[in-house]
Amino acid sequence: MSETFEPKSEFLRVLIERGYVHQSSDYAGLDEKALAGEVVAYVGYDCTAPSLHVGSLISIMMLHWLQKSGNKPIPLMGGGTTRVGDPSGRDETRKLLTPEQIEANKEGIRKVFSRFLAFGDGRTDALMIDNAEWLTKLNYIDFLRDVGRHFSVNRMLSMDSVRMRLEREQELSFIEFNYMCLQGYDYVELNRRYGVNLQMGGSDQWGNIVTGIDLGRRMGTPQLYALTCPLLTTASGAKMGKTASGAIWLNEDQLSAWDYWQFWRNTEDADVGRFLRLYTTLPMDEIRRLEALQGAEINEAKKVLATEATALMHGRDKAEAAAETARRTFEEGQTADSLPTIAVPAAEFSAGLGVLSAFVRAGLVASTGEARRQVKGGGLRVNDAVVTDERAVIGAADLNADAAVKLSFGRKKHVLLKAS
RNA sequence: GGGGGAAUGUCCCGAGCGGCAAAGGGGGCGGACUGUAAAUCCGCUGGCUAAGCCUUCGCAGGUUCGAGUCCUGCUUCCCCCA
Repeated sequence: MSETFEPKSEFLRVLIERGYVHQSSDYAGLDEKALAGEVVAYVGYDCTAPSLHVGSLISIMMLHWLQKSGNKPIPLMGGGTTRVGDPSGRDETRKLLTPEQIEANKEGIRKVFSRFLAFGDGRTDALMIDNAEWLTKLNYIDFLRDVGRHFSVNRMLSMDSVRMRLEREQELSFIEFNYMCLQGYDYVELNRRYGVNLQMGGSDQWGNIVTGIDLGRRMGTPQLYALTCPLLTTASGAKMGKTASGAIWLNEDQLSAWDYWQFWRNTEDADVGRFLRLYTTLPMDEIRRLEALQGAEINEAKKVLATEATALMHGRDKAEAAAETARRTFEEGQTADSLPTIAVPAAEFSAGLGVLSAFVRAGLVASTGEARRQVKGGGLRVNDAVVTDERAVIGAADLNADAAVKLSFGRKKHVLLKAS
């Protein structure tokens, strides 16, 4: 669909070329607006966690490119909608968050955007809006009279998300049925208040976005547009950003720059090109060169990906530092003093610290039981020597010149215990 | 309103004659092989002061030497009839 379309605007050209585009309601119309620098676009974010994770990153990048090409981006905080709770995940009798929790989450989330967008009062400066601004004031009767009458249930029933549920005879709660009305209303309200004329989001949001456009037409807004991005999975089919050790959070207090760098460094071969396009701002010819690398050489491309992606999120300094720590740790096998470090009183070393509890202390394993099992599987190392005896003791003799011991869990996770 | 079913190891799915730390998957983690990749193979996947002890099968009681399993009440969810 988008392949046949030749965009004139920088905005659409970049987005299509880099793989952000899944579907649009009107490529040509949107292209005109973007060419004139008249696009004001928003993406909505729920405030269900204290930080966004990499799953949201693709849409943040879309806002970034939008602004770069001379248009205005608006990240919308779902302060109002989160109070209702998006039931999309279903079955998970989602407990409702308190307004205080939502407020705290919102603070955490908004920090991220300043790294990708320039805020201010200028024409293309980004605005941070919260839909609580209008949603919490809604009155049910008024809402039904002013907005509800424009929704066609016939049409809503024909939407994919709804129809699938009905055909499979799965539960579809009234509140869920209404969620798209609220989101549609957001779009109209954003248009009236801030001149928003484009909503972007994941392809699963298509129905909700189009509902908003439709509502706008009935309520007399100018023409609104939709643009969705593909829902990302890794080449082996895993959901983007969810790992066992938890989600890949964007905020540094949830996930360190080092771990963030490692996440990108461990990208599967097949994903490297795609990720370079989506998650870095490197020029396209550089990306084409990097993704053409074969075999082990593709590791070079992965390092670039990791450093560039981390630099966008946490700053170039921290990205370079992580790259350097990784180089020393993995390529030279030395102990880089910039590895995560935990302080332990010197007295404990002289008294002798049990290996099992040392690994628990370092946060590498969850319990001594797990440490015990890992010893059996040969997964623990102290100063690069495999631990074979679970009763071994770490003493002052194991400290290096810097008064630290290196504990390793598997090939990739290392922590320094430093005497203090 | 009436009738019938379901809830299991805090990641998910899911078996479980009254002796159970509880089958089997998936996912995850570790090992081997590699390139900090993928694929493949192997191991692990309640806690602890560890030949023992403690805590787990929706919640609260009860029967029993002994309860995930039987009984009673409650909660939540699903299905059918009205």
